[in-house]
Amino acid sequence: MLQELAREPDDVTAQELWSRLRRGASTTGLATVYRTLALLSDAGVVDVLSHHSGEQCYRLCGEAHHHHLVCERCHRVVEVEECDLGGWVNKAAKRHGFVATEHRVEISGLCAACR
Amino acid sequence: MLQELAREPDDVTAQELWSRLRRGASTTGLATVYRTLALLSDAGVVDVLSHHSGEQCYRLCGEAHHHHLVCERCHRVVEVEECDLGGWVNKAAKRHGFVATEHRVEISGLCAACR
DNA sequence: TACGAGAATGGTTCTCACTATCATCACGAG
DNA sequence: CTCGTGATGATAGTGAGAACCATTCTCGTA
Repeated sequence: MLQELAREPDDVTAQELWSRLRRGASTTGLATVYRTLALLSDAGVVDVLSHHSGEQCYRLCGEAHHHHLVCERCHRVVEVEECDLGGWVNKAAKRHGFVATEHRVEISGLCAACR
Repeated sequence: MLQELAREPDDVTAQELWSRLRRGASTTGLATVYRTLALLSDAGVVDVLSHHSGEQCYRLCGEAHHHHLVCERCHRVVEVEECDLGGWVNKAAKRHGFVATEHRVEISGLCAACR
């Protein structure tokens, strides 16, 4: 399953991943795909993106803190490792009486190929 | 419908909004709620948050560019008007050959009451 | 090797958010 | 008044994801 995930550079839906596995030699059930994805997501090995409303996309990602850059046209996804937003986030949170514990940034735009 | 939306300081699901309307004197259909929410969302009057996986939340928001601060415990939502991330976003995008057209930031944490 | 408890798996069914469809209704022009 | 057009609400349909359960795998013990 991790092999199949690694074969996809961008993000996949659970259903898509499942049918790819079935097209291969695997007999994995859909339930197991969902269970495993949930496990991997808890473990921080895969990221869950919900940009397609109604369906979630999964992506094998580095475990370090990072954000995502998504191409509007071809849906290519790139990790942005450099995040020095901590200061800004904390300040913005503090200004409204919050204590920030997490932040997610999603940048959409056009990739080099689609530009 | 806008009245009912304005009555909710945080975010509501379409289903929740519909049942509130029906509990009142309205005879609005569920389809119309979805239709209207889609319209308002296109017009930029309401924001769509997808932090509850499987269901989308809607919120009456200012039309200016802003981000959201969500309380992990009580789900209170606050708008963050101040966003000077444009520079960082463009730089990060450029570094990966992208042209950024939009960015969304969601900060989760604990609000003053839940802290 | 044989056995058995408990965990993992896969098939199936179920739920429910959301969409499509369609008959009906309101309204405005002629 | 009448026809047409666009909006509305009820209902059925769709599809992602979760719940359930029987079966299979794993592994320690005898």
